[in-house]
Amino acid sequence: MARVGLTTERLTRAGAELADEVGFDQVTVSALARRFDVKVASLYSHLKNSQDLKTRIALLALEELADRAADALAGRAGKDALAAFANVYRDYAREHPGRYAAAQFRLDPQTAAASAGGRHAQMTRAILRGYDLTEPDQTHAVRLLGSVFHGYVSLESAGGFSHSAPDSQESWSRILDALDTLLRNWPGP
Amino acid sequence: MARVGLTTERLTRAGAELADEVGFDQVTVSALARRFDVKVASLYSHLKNSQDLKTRIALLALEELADRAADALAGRAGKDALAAFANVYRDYAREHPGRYAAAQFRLDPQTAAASAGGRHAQMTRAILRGYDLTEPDQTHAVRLLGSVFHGYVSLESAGGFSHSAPDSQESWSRILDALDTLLRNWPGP
DNA sequence: GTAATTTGCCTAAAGGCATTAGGCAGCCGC
DNA sequence: GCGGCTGCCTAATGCCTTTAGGCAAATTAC
Repeated sequence: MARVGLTTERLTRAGAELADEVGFDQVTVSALARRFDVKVASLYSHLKNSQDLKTRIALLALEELADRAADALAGRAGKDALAAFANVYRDYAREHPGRYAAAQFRLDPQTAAASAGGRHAQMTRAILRGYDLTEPDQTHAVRLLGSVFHGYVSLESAGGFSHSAPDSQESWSRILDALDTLLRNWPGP
Repeated sequence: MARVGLTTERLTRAGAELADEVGFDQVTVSALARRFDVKVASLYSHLKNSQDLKTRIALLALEELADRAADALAGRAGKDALAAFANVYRDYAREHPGRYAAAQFRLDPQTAAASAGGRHAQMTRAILRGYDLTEPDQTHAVRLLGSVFHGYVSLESAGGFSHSAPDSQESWSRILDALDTLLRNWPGP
């Protein structure tokens, strides 16, 4: 019985690819075993269970996303940073729909705390350094930005903005303009 | 063999309740059969298959949501309308998390076109009548509002804003203020 | 009021995914 | 080259989906 060289690492990466190909919720231990041409039970030496697999894919996606965002943010500030950051999310979701869906996977608090989720929040806050916001407005703005980015990307990927004018790209640009304006003129209480 | 009186209607409604109790993706033909104390196969006279069930729950949720929104909008304009509309989404998602998740279920284009989805878009546009926007800015704004509402509600229900100050309710109010400000000062190209 | 028909729920069966237990063979250190 | 660890296997169970075919209850027809 030839040994294929399964590892948790390789399984996670393959799982992420699988997610991009067939959708995150179609990612299954069985499908993954098929992809390695190996019996299903063999995976259970490397994965606790199906949820473990999904969690690992989610963590991978969060890391990748955070890395890309950190890259994009380097050397930028203000609207430039805002747009770069936003585009990272949108582009990632378009390139890797399955991974993006994975990044939304509900993690238990323990795992979430140890994930790259914190980096995302930190980076969003960093963007706001280019604007003149103090607490608690900064937190409100962080939540707004998170909502817009996630909301837009998820509606877009659900096909919400296709087949209707104007172009989604156009709306995206104008929405980033609008957010920039809003952050520069954040209304007081 | 006593007849229980299954109908597609009743199954759909029970499915929606089940979704709220255990989560939309835990809604299963088997669980529904259990709830009616009936054998699984019996449901297949009333439902084409599992996806059919989920689609029906999704359509139900979209209708309910549109009805509530229409109610909330009646007699309101401007920021008042904006806030009322937004609160409908947020409250619905909190009251009926399973149904709200169902409303996000990906429908095939045919079904989507026949759904209450169009009413939602129309109502969002109606809100913007209280602001001074013309095409294509109106469409950009519709997309922004959809993104914020959906994004915020979905992040909030994923637990994103709990366990951290300030209160989510506070952020929500301030974000609605900010959107109102933005719509009244929408930046030109 | 009963016969005929429709139809609702059933039993049976096959196929898929998740998960666990226990076995054998390949690779490692010696 | 021998013993042990570890990786992948077979086997088995349980739950979910879906289809085919049957019987009895409700409905209609007389």
